[in-house]
Amino acid sequence: MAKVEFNIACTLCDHLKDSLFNGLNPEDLSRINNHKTCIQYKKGQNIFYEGTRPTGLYCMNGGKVKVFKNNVQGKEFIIYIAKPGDFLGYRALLSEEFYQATATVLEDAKICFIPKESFFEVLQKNPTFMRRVVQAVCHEMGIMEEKLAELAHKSVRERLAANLLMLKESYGMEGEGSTLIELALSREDLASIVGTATETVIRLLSEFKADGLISFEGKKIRVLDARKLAKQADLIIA
Amino acid sequence: MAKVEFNIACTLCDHLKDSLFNGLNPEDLSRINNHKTCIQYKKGQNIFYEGTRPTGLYCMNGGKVKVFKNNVQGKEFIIYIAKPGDFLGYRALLSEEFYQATATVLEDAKICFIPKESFFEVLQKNPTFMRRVVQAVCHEMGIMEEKLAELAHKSVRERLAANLLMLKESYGMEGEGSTLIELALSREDLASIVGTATETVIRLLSEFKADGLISFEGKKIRVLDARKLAKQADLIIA
DNA sequence: GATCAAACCTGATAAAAGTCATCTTTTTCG
DNA sequence: CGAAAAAGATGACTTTTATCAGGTTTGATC
Repeated sequence: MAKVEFNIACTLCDHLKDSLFNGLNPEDLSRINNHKTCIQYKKGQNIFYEGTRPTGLYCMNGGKVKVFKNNVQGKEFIIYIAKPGDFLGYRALLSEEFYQATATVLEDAKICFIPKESFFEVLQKNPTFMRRVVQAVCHEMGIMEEKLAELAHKSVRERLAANLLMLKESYGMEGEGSTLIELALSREDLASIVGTATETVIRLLSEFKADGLISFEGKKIRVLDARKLAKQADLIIA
Repeated sequence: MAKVEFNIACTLCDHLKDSLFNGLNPEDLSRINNHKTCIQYKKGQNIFYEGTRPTGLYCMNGGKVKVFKNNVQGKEFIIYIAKPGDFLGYRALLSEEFYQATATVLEDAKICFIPKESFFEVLQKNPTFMRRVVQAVCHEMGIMEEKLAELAHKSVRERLAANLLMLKESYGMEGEGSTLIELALSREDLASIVGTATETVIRLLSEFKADGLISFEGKKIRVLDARKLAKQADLIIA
């Protein structure tokens, strides 16, 4: 598949406001802008592979990307799903290690690549930006600690409910008394997020649907009763 | 319990070489040194609590500390165990959030407290140090990603074996053909590391012992056959 | 629009691991 | 030292969840 380039100035990017580049001084932003390469990816294409060396930073301009690890038996675990405004692959870049995960496009995506050198240059000469990156990374780490504890002690049912609520927060489109999760996930991907078998997800989703907690809209899930879902996730005691 | 203070110059600290402060210029190190307070803690004492606001950074000079989260039912999940040279509580400090975990002394500890202001001052005016901190944080994050995937798809047996090997790496004291894990962990704590029930850990440890993979030395575990343990952890296919 | 593949779904079964109850051993502390 | 508490161990039982095997539906492609 040929790489399809596109171009958009960072200053004009719709997602600048959601990004860590927001607030960067014009000079630094233009440095990033002048060195970036923007590429359109189709669903299923890979952005980077586990075990390879990062050469720069990816900044999402459109679409959705899953970042996952494969275990020995080939089962996926999805670490996170990137949406417009998110950085991709910064962990390995900043720790100067190989990628520990693979990134694959879930929904057709537009992604800008910023070479390592340009990114590090801005990082180095701009302590405020560096500080913001550190803050974001550490925040992200807190989320992972939360996930670890959840994975260790919650049942699959609780985890599925909790993850649906999380997806609702990140990708939710508010409707009247309900929220559509704007993310077309296969049952298999959802299982890889929750850390369980596909069949188990299917069964539990049917139950949640039967209980009126969710409904299906094409490939997407609508959260009908977030409160009951939170109860299933054991986030509310009552 | 009264706080017992002690004092040791950072420059003379045995663990400086293992610490992120290693390589700091004399001026910055003395700034840290002049503002720190060093306290001796007894086993069972808490260093900080989940839900409170960090006011500085802890730097381990002696002993062992567990950092854990409690779930709704009161079950612990141990995120990591800090040893001399390690920083403690930096995540919440750097992300400017509340602590998401509690730190409790496992083995009598000596810990230095560096006030937020002093730490941030050095961080701000020393890009190289900042860079090293970022690198360390991102490396730590990689370990957590690994743990997430492990927790999601490995059996308790595999996880126990993998964690024993990990503990061996971090706290191992090499003997002749075997390694003693220099960390007196209760079965309950080990269960909180692996993310399982205490009884399950007890049963599996007995099995490992019966199979000649490990032996018990007081409260400590000796790894007799790391290779077979790795096989149990599903790290080696053969 | 027929064909093939992928995704989705359902039921049966088995394995893994949690829970509970009880008992023994070790540790702590007055 | 001796009592009480904590930690460790074991067995019986139950629940959860994975796995396997067989279906149907959906969607893409020629």
